[in-house]
Amino acid sequence: MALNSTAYVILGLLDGSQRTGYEIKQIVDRSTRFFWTASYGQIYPELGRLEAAGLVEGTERSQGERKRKEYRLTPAGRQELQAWLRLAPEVLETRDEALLKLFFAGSLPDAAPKALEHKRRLHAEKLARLREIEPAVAEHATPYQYATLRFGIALSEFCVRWCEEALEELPGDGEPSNRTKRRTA
Amino acid sequence: MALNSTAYVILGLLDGSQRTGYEIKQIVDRSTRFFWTASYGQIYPELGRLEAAGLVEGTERSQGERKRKEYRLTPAGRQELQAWLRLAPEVLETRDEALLKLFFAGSLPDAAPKALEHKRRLHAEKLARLREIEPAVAEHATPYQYATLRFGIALSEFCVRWCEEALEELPGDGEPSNRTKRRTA
DNA sequence: GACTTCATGTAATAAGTTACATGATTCA
DNA sequence: TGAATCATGTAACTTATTACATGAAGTC
Repeated sequence: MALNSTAYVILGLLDGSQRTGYEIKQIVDRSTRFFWTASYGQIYPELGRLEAAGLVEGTERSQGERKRKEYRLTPAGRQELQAWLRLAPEVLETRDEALLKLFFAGSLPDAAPKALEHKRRLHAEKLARLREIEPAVAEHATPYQYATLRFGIALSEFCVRWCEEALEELPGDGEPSNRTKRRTA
Repeated sequence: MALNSTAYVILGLLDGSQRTGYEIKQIVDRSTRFFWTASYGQIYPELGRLEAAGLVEGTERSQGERKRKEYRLTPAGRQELQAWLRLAPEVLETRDEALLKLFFAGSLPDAAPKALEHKRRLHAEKLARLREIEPAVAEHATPYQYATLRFGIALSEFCVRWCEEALEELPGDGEPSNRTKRRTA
C-alpha cells in the first residue's frame, strides 16, 4: 500500500481509541514528538487519504455548531498497522545543530565551549520535559510506551553528562581568554 | 542573510580548503552525515547560490576534458560562517523508526522484542561505521571533529547497551512463545 | 575492455513547516 | 468579556530525496 510514516503514527494512535485529528496532534506532541513528529499540515490530509483508502473511518460527532470528526481504525487499517510492525525498522536519523557547530568550532575561537554548553542546555531542557510527563505515562500508557519514554530520559541524561565531561576535558577550560587551538588544514 | 543549514555545512567544509561539490559530498558522507546530512540535490544548487551571494568563489580546474570546479571561502563567507557559529544552536531532532514501533508494540504480539533487536542492530551497525573511520579522524581532523566522533561512538554504545538491557527486562524474554501483554485502551 | 571512481548537474517527487482563515466552546 | 482551548482545514513555501543524464579518467 506504500503509506508514509505519518500514516503509521495515525493508525497506531487510533488502535483501540477513536480520536479527532486535533487529539492525534496533541498526543503526538506529548509523546512520539521526541522521536517522531507530525504537524497539522500532515495529519489532516493524511486522515483524508487513509479514509479514502478504507483504513480509517470517520464519524461526525459535531456537538451543536462545533464540528468534530472522530476517526477509528477499520479491520483493514489494523492489518496495515500490523504489517508495518512486522517489517524491520530502517530510519534512524539525527539533526544536531550543536554538534555541527562543535564540528566546525575550529573556525572561531571559543566556539567549542559555547557549543557544548548549548548542547548541554538543549538536552537538559528535553530531559525536563520528559520527566514532566513521566508520571502520567507510567500510569496511563502501555508498558511499551513507558519504555520509549524511559529510553528518552536515559538518553538525555547520558547526553547531559557527556557534555559536562567534554567541557571539563576541553583544554583551556574555565579561564575564558585562553584559546589556543586553531586550524588551517 | 538567512542561509539554510546546508549552506553552513558547505561554508564550514570550505574554511581552510578548496573543494569541489563532489568532495564536499564525500566528506559529509564520512563525517557530518551521522548528525547532519546533505545530498547532491542540495549541495550543487547551494554552491551556485553561495557563489551568487559572494560567500564562496569557484575556480575552473578542469584537467583536459574533465570538468572540475573548486570552491573556496571568500572573506564574506568566512564572516557568515563565524556569525552562524556565534548563534545558539536550536535544532535537535531525531527520527527513530524502531522506537516508533516499540511505542506501538501493544498492537502486535512479539513486536516489542523484535523492535528492540532491530534497534540494537541499527545502533551496532552505526557504531561499527564510526569505529571504522576513527583512526583517520583521530589523525587528520581537528580535535573538535574528533570530539563529535567520540560523542557518536559513546552514544551508539549507550544505545546498544540500553537495548540489550531492555530485552532482558522484557517479561517473557528468551522463551519465544511466551507473549502475554496486549492492550486495548 | 569493463568496472569503478571522479565530477556536475537537473527534474520530479516527497516530506514537512508555517502561517493563515475560521469559528465554537469553556473558563476565569 | 476576554483569553485559552477545541477543532478543521488549506496554501505557500522550504527542504530533502531519488533518479536520471552525461561523460572523462583511472584501475584491474
